[in-house]
Amino acid sequence: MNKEIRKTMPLLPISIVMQLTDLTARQIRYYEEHELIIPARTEGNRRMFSLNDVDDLLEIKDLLEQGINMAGIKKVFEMKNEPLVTKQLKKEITDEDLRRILREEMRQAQSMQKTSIRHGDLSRFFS
DNA sequence: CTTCTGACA
DNA sequence: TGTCAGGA
Repeated sequence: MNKEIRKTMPLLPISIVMQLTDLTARQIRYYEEHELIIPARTEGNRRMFSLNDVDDLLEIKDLLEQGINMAGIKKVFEMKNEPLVTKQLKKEITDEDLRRILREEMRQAQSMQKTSIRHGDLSRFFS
């Protein structure tokens, strides 16, 4: 599909993506380190983002505003791919099931954030 | 001038 | 996360 190649075609420099997503360059680069996005590079090592990268970032931004951390976001992104493949192979999973699974993952992501915070507090006593 | 990586007074 | 350095 030419449709896909367009969405994945690297065109945008980080400055544009910053305006489109309201994220700082620091954040965008940070998410790339965590492989939440994988922008292409120019000969000069400049990042070139595709339209898909942009809405992945918008989704990350959404999740972040909901208080979910990297670990949680990674899980949500995994869910975004695996179930799709699984669904094509086993045509038994219904949309409702997917929604249920997604909700469950969201719940776990939320709790993970809390434990992370607790861990951070406890680590102070060991420093 | 814009972006990149690494580092942290 | 912000921000600065030093280089491309």
